[in-house]
Amino acid sequence: MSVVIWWTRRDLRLQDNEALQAALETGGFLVPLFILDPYLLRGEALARQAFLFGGLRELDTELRKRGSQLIIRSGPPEMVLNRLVEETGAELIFAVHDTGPYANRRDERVARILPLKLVGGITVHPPQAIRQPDGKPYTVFTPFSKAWKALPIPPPRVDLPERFPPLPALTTESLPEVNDTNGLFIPGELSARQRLEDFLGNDVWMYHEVRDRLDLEGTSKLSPYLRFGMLSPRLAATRVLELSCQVTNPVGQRGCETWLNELIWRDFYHSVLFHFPFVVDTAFQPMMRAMPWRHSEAELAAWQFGQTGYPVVDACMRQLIATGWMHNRGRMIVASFLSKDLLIHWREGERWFMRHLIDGDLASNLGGWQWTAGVGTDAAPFFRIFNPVLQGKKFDPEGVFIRRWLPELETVPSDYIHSPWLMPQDIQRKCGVRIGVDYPMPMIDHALARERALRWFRSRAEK
DNA sequence: TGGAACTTACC
DNA sequence: GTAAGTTCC
Repeated sequence: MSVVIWWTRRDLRLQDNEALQAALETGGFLVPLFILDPYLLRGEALARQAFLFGGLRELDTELRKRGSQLIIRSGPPEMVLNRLVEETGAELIFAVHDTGPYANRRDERVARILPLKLVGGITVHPPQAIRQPDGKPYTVFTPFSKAWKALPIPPPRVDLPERFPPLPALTTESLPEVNDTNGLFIPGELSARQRLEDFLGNDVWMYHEVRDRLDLEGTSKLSPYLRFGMLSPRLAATRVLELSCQVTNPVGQRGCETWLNELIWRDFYHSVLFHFPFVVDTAFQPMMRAMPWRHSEAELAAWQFGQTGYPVVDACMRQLIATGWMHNRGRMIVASFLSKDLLIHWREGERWFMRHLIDGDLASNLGGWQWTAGVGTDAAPFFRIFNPVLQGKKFDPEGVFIRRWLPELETVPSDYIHSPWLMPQDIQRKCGVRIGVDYPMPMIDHALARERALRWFRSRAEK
């Protein structure tokens, strides 16, 4: 009987998994493999690593229930695979096609020496499948999404054999111990599908209305699962499309459409990364590559640790450090503050996000940061500058979210919660919060910062 | 997926 | 005086 390897990377699930399906269809011995790649684990993204390792444990459990097991090996992938092929005599290696430049170089190296078969993709539609009529990839979201919607989505494969083919006797390594910092996300395919069903059963109905609210639980919180493929994006898209066909009320309909759009944004940024891998190193817009971004360790640190003096910015940044997650609206607000108010290079923010986010995904993170900084695809005009006070008032009207993450502002009246520096002395005394002592003064005047950013970007755009 | 400044409609 | 719409950055 032949042996095949299912090399799982960003597809940590059994259901609707094209690589696993293809491997199973060969009918041979199946070796489910995950490689601890020292290059990918070199960073400090401990929350994300903890989530990954949790997901691997769950995948192993699920495989064992079916008479198989996840084999863990560490080392450079081509060496690990080469050795495993020698050990097992495997004839084929199946893996899901990735979009990042490192992943693609790695897979090319492997394919040169071993029979690697890449199938499917980590998006709903693979980036190769969506192109303009002239064959060029899209660089603007709206036409991309039109082309995306015109493509039929192959039905998800949720049929799984109860027993998997037997596994040859192999050694496996144990996973490194990483402190799991929080229980916000329970790793694994089962939690992912549970969360999807919960979301589609409740919150998606109000998604369009509530998703921007920082103080409410209106978002799907599925991003960490999509990041590691614990949830099949194709399954998610199919389910929400089915649902939107059944929904009759316009609000629910709108919610489904808006959430589907978020899945399309994810596909879009993966497509951008796949077709323009240089966005890892530099701005998509050539004109924006030589910007004289400001350098300030102190200002960067104030932003990183939530000490800017703008409550909505600080609350978001502290939520990120404490939980490894940040609301999407918050990501835009803090990204605008770093790149527009402080004029600090978007890359600093992009790195900080990658270091802390459980859902940290290269494609989406680069896309989001370059969009906010106004240097990416999708002509994001440089004058789009978020006002942290207005954004706070609009999306956290009573300051509930702010008080949750900034306990030092707990007693500040709602009238001043978004701009506490305006609190008169007698009110500061009354609520026991001294601005400039218990909570910082704003590190910069937003109105002045806005004017500075407009001048700065305008002069660049004219050149 | 912004918002400031300005105009207009209406009370 | 203010909500709603428009223009410009």
